Order: sequence, then C-alpha cells, then structure tokens
Amino acid sequence: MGTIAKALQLLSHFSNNQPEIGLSRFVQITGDDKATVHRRLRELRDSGFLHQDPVSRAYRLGPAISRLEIVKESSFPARRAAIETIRTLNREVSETAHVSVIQGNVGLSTIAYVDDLSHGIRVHVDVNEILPYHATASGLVTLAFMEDQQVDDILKQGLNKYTADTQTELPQLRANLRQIRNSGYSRSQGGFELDVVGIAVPLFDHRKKCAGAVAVAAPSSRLTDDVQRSILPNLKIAANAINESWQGLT
Amino acid sequence: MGTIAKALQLLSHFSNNQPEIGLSRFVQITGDDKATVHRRLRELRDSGFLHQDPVSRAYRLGPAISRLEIVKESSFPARRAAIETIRTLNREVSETAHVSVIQGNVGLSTIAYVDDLSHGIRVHVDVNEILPYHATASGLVTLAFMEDQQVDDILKQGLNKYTADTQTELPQLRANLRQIRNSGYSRSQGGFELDVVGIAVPLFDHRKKCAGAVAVAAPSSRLTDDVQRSILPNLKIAANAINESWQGLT
DNA sequence: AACTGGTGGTTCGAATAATGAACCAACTAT
DNA sequence: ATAGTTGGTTCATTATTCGAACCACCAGTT
Repeated sequence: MGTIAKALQLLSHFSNNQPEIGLSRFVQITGDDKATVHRRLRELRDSGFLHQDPVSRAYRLGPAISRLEIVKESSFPARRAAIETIRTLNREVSETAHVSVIQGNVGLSTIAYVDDLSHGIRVHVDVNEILPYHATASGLVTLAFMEDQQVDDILKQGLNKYTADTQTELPQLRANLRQIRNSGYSRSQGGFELDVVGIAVPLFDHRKKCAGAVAVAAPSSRLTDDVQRSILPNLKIAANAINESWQGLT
Repeated sequence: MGTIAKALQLLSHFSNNQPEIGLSRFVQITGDDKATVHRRLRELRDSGFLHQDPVSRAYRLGPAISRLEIVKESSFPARRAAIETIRTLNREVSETAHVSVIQGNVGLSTIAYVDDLSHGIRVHVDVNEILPYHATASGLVTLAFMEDQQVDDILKQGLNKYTADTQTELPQLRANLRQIRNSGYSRSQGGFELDVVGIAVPLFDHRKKCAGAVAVAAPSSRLTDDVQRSILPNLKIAANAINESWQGLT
C-alpha cells in the first residue's frame, strides 16, 4: 500500500460514533508513528479533506468532500436516484433499507440509506463503515454476481469472523454463493451484527457488471419467512428502478 | 507539496464540463510524467475515490466520496442547513445564490448553490471550481473578516488576473477590504467571470472566526443599485440563519 | 514547586517509496 | 505497413517518507 492509500485510509475511521478524531487517537487506531500520522493529517487538512478545530485541534471531515460530492452528483446523480427509490421501498416494507456499492476488494460502501421509523426496535447498523463481502447480505449477493477472478482475489484475503455466526468456511461459502446466484437474492443472519437479518438483491452498471446491492435489514425476531417473502418482490422492484436510472449514467 | 496533496489535487480537476478524465488528459493537465500520474490514479481508484470505467478506462469520482459525505453530513449537517436557507433566499431575490467555505489558502469551496430559474439570462458560474479570494465577492468578504496573518499569507501567493477587471493591485485591494469590513458586505464586478456581479456576506463558525460566505450572483445588467439594496437585507437574514444553525456543530 | 501523564507538534539521519525515461500492447486512421 | 493514438509497466536513480527522540503546553497529583 502506497503513501496515498495510507493517508486516505485515515478518513475511513470517521463515523457517526466518532465524528472528530485527534492526533493521539489516530496514532492509537493506526499503530503508525505519531510524526507519520501527523504529516499525513496535515496534508489532508491542507487539501481540504480534513478540517481541524482551531481550539481542540481535533480533526473532522473537511469541505473538499462536500465539493467533490456536488461535482459527482451533478454529473452522475447515482445517489439521488438511489435515495428516491429506497424511500418508497422503506414505506412499503417498513424496515431499514440501504444501497451499497462495490469499493475495490475491501467491501461495500453505503451511498444511501433510510432508517425505519415505524418500529420501536429497529436495526441500527452503522452504515458509515465498510460492509465486508462475506458477512453481509449485500456483500454475499454482490460476490455471487461478480466475476470469478475478483471473487477469488477477495476470498484470498481471508475471512474475518465478526460474530459467532459469521460464515468463514470457504467450501460452504462457495456453495452459498451458487445458491444465491440461482435464487437471485441473498440472506444473511447475524454474520456481521448479531440478531440482524439482511436480505439483498444485486445492482448492475451499464455493462451488466454487478455494481452493488439494495438491501433490507431488520431484527431477526421480526423477519419471519412470511415477512421475508413479502419483502422480496419490493426489493426486486427497487433494484430494477435503480438499475434503470443508472443505465443513463455511462 | 507532498505526494498526498499532489494525488488529491487530481480530484479537483473534475467538474461539470469534465466529469470523466482519462490518463493522457491528466498528464496533459498536470504536466507530470505518465507513470507518476498513473500510479497516483491507481491508488485513488483502489481507495474508492475514483471509479474507472471498465471499457473506456477513463476515471471519474468514486463512491468513497459519497460515503464520506454521508458521514460528514450525518454528524455535522452543515450543508443541509445551508441548502435550506439559500433556497428561500433564491425565492426571495430571484437570482443565483451559493454558500462557499474557506478551503485553506487556495480559495473558497462551494458546498451549496441554487441556480436561479426565473430569468432567461442567468449566471452560470461553474461553482464546482475553487473560487479565488481576491477576485470574487465571496472571497473578498472572507478576506475582510479573516485574521490578518492568514490574509498576509494568501496575498503573498500572488494575485491571478482572471479578467481585465480583476483587481490585482495590493494597496487598492487592502483599502477595499477595509471598506468591506466597515460595510459588512462585499461587491465584485466581473473580477472572475465577465459581466457577473456578486454580493456577499460573511459566515462565522462557533468561535466567531470567518468560515465562508453567502453570495448572490447576477448579470451586471440586471443588478442595478436599487436591486442591490433590496437584496442585501435578504442576504443578511440568510447569513444569520446559517450562522445560527452552524453554532451547534462544534 | 516538582512530578506525572496526557495532549499536539517538530527534527534529522536512515530507510523506503516515489519518480520518469524508455518500453509494451492494443486500437485507429492514413 | 506506418504513424499516432490510447492505457499501462519496468527498473535504476533520486527524492521523499519514515520514526525515535525531542520540545512545548496543559491538568491534575504529590
């Protein structure tokens, strides 16, 4: 990994739970030397990707992010399209829904989500973090529809065990992927976050290559087989809508 | 400038007019060696900041941008707040309005804008580019309310002459800044884009430090003194609203 | 007042990673 | 075939990143 990637990885440590991070905390997280981390943070700050509080000296995500997002969305409004459709999806199924896209071989990056508000108990996965391929419904379904070469590269990296239920056995996983490809959707039960069930359907880009997934997540207690069956058609409709609106963005 | 900053600068070449850029074009723009540029692009791609079209091999802004923007806005919803208020501002004054924030010493980064739709002829500045301090209304008003030390650093870098009307004489500029600080607003006539007049009012962060500006831009033909006077109060109301909503985001 | 442990930040020799001229490979048009 | 594109790679040279040790500051303890 080059210097650039290492620096950019610092940005991925920000989340809802941790919107501001100081130098020492960064050192603690990354394990790198303080001087090194500091130099990287300074360059990110000077480029506008971080904003440093003048008083507390802590860092948070900077204005350059917003600016680039505007450029991105005004030329390829992928996110806007996704948000619209998962809003209606959420209204129909009354559960948390999100759209995530492939981000290299590390996992899926969530670009839109709608938290369910109708239930008292609801899933609160922090979608601001990268979703691993092998432990989430979205990840599994993208793996299933991905090119074999890339699947091999990803599985070669090793399978992190997030919970007791995370599937880390390669043969079973490969069988699971075949089954997912046949059925057209994936289901994951507590592999990433305990008691959370996810159902996901693949998304494709303009060249029919798998680009990501739409998923619904819910507490396992609420997601009976019947409910699941009722959600699936809605998921597929949402996926079609997003696929269609993404075709124009070549 | 370090390697990280050089790589990140590649991202700033994307704009509405140029949403996709290939390797050769990047080499042409930057003047760096092809191998160097390619390595930087690859790292940005692998980190998710660029997406490479599998067919055309051209690069465009990637999903990591959207992800970070979500994290940023869900912890510090600065942009959302800004968008709301400039929408009403736009309805009231019927001209293009935008909010830009300080991005280091290079200029201002626009984080929200509303294009005016009521007039046939309207300003179309590409707000996706960095606004220079000395040549725009937003830039001038932030300079006027910025700390002297930083002002000196910025003016030291030299003043680019964008149009025949760009003010590049230091003494006049400094006098102009004093006058702006007294009046509380700035006005710029065709200094960055010909025939465009801008009026801007400063924004402050939680420590009362100048953080950016709200501005209205219009064709000079339409912006008579009377119209200008009528716009000012609306601008100040908008600035107050944004300032207030930003206070909580320390 | 000195000590302790916590911030953020800097220095400079040593180690490492970025650099760029030359080179492929594929495609298009002449 | 030739010449001019495109994107991408190699490898010896060079310049940059790296990191142990350092400073300055602040808050609470002894």
